[in-house]
Amino acid sequence: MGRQKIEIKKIENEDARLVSFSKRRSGLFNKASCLTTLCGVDAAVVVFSPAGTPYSFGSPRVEMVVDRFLSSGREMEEPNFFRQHHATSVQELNRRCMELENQVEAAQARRRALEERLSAVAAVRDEPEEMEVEELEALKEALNQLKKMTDEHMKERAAGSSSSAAQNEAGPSTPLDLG
Amino acid sequence: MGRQKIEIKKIENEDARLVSFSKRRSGLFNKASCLTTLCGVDAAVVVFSPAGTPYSFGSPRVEMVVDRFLSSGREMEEPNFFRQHHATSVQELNRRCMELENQVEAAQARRRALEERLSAVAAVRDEPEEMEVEELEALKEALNQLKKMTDEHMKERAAGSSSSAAQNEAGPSTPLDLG
DNA sequence: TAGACTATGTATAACCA
DNA sequence: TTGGTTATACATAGTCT
Repeated sequence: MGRQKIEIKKIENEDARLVSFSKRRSGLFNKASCLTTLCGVDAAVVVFSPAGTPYSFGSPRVEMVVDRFLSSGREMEEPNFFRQHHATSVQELNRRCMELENQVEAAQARRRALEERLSAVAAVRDEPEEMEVEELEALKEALNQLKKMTDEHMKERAAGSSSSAAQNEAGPSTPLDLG
Repeated sequence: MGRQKIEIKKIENEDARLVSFSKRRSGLFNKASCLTTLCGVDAAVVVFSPAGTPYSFGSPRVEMVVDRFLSSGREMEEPNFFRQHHATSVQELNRRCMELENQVEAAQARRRALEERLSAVAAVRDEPEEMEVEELEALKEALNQLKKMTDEHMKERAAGSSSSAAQNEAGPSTPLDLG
C-alpha cells in the first residue's frame, strides 16, 4: 500500500483523524525543533488535540517566546512591505492572510494593553486629595507596569538603532519600590 | 545535485542559515496549517527570525490559542470562526492582504503614538529611590498631563477617526469568509 | 532576498500489532 | 494512544537566477 495522496480537508473518519493528529503533531514539533536548532532561533508551538488536550513545544520556553511575541511591537516593519503579492498558490496567500490577521491582532492587543495602563494611571489620579495607602498601592502597581513597558520600549529602540546603543546604558530594570 | 543529508546542529554558514530559516519556517507553517485543517484542531506557531523578526501562524488566532493554553486546560468553548480561508481568486486574496496591511500600519501608528505618550511620563519615574514630596509633586504634574492626553484619546475614540485607524476599533477582526 | 530546479532525504497514509 | 512496516508524497539542501 504505502502512502496515498490525501486532500487537505478535515478527515471524516474519526479514528483516522486521531491517528493522523498524533503523528502530525509529533512531526510538527520535530520540525520546530529542527528549525530552532539549525537556525539558532526561538520558536513556540501550541496545539490542542481534538479532545482539547494542550500540547506544546517551546525554545527556550513557550511563555518566553509568547511574551516576546506579544510585547514585540515590530510585527510588521519589513521594508518592502507594501509590494504586490505574486503568490503562486491560493494556499500560500491564505497563509499570508492568516499571518497578517495574527499580526493585526497582536498589534491591537498591544495597543489595548497600553490603553489599559494609561487608564489605570489616569483613574488613580482622579482623586488626588485622598492619596492614601490604597491609592498609593494601586499607583505603585500601575507605575510598575508602566516602567516594565517603557523599559521594553527603550530596549526596542536601542536595539533598533546601532549607533545610539552606547549612550543609554539602561541597565537591568529595577522595581519601583514606592512603598 | 539535489538534497544532501545534514546534521541537526546550528548551521555555521550564515547565508545558508538564513535561507534554511526562510524555507523551514514556511514549511513549518504549512505543516501547522495542514494539521489544523485535517484534524479540525486549534494550533499556534510563533517563530523569531535570526534577526529577531517575529513570524506567526494561528488557527483560529495566535492570541486565542495562547490565551487558552495559558489558562491551562480551562475549556473556553470557542466556535472556530476563522479556521481556514476559502478564497475564490488570487485577486480577492491580494485585496484582502492589502487591506490587512493597512490595518497593521494603522495599528502600529496608534501604538507608537501611545508609547510616545507613555515616554512623557517615563522621565518622572526614572529615579524611584527618592520618592519623596518633590517626586510626588512631579508625578502629580505628569499624571495631569497624562490625563489630558488620555481624555483627548477617549474623545478621539468616541468621535471615530478619519484615518484608516478606525478599522481597528471594530474589535476582533471580522472573518474573512472569502468562500 | 526571494523564486526556480532537481536529486534525495523525510514524513506519513494505510495497515497491523 | 503509541509503535512498527511499506510505498509514496512531500520537503528541502545545494545551486543558480
